[in-house]
Amino acid sequence: MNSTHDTIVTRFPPSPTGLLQAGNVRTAVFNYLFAKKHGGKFVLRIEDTDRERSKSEYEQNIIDTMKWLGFEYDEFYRQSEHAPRHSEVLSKLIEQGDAYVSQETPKEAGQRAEVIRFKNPNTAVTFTDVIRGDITIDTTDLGDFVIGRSLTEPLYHLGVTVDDFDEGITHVIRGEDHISNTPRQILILRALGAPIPTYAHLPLVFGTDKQKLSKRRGAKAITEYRDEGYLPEAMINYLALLGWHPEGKDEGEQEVFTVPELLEQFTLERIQKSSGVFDEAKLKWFNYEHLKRLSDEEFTDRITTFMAAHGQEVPEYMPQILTLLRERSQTLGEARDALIMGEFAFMVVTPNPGPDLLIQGAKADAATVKRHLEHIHRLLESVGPEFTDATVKAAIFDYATEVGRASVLWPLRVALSGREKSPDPFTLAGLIGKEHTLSRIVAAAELL
RNA sequence: GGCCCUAUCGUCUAAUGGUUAGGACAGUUCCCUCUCACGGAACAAAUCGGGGUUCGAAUCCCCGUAGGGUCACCA
Repeated sequence: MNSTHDTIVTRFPPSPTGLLQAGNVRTAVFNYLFAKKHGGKFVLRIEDTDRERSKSEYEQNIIDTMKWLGFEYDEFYRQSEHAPRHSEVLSKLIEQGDAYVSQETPKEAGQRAEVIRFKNPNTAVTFTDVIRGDITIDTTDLGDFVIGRSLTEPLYHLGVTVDDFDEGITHVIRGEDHISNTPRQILILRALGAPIPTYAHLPLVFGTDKQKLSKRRGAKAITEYRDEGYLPEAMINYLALLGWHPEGKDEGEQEVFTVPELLEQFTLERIQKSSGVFDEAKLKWFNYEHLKRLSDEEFTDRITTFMAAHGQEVPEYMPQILTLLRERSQTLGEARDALIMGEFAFMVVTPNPGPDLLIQGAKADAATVKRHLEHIHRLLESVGPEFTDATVKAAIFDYATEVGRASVLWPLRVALSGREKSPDPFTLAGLIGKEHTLSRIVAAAELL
């Protein structure tokens, strides 16, 4: 048994300089899963030491995203609030002789004439990456890198390092783009006498252009998916499987996982080494799968909340068309669109189809269609009080088959729905009832 | 360019030296059907190249090649 006595502590440290996108969030997913799987702590740290680029709206976006995903963090830090501690460490490193104040000739506007550089011992640093194995990088060509603009303005490497140490981070799970930063951070950690955490460098998430996902190249904010009606559980599921996969079984292996199931199966060792492309089509499929698994009550709850967030209300007839709606929507946004764009307007609005539409798919002339409509009107009049899709079908299907289904069912369906595309006429009739069904057939016949 | 990482269907992936290289998404076709959607079935589609090691390599080693990352007083 790998019984580590220390509690596992992971962290997700985004900088509030842009909206969170899939790449960032997948890092959060892995950090969250790993920490929670082992009963450890998940720390959210806002890396806002760059005062120029950090914006509070982006910090809010980070918090909103975590909330939507249901990722509760055990600790929350804002790096800028650790400024005194960072200054203290900077001074200490200078005292120790591990850093020094360097006189510079500014090359760009805004650069300081005096910065703090780390005194690079110029050695090869080797660390073990859980995903990739041992990685050795010679730090000589890194030179004495800058760790502070001044005593009170720490830079990235100093900030992460000190904070990881102070917060007791045991596992640093981050993007592959940080591999080259790792030796520098290990050097600082050593100078501090701090323990070296376990590293796991994730493969990157690419866009369809096979380049690292970035806002600049059109990566969508994760909150946009929320606003389009994706489910957080689908997003987590998809992201978890982008670069990770449970041990393979032969046939029909599972792909749809709930968070508890992911927690059960997740291991850092099975994370992929190579980068993956973010595929919205597959995300959508996961969303549909998770949507299907919701009970009618839950679904109703979600769509109601979703629409309310957009200032909309679900129509009162929704319970009657729920099954129809659910099989026709892959996202809550699509369901919402169907509800407000008129696809189900036949429930309450008398349709007004044009004569052309009435015979468009009937493969018959107007006179024939009119005759059929009049005939099924008579057939339906004799259907008893039990007016359902089944009894309606029983009443007219034989006739329709006899004279050609298209010439009967198409016009009937259009008469009831007013639309080129809609559910089948039996379902429609059952939904709106005998009275409306008959009157709409009469109205349609009169148009021909 | 230096350094580092990586390489299985279009995409996400399975396989831990022995399989007709499996699954999923997307695609195509068919069935169900008056339309749309749902559902069902089928088809197509891959081990980057070259050398080794081995009875046997997608798997291990080497060399290429390709892609990516990184080389800030951003994080």
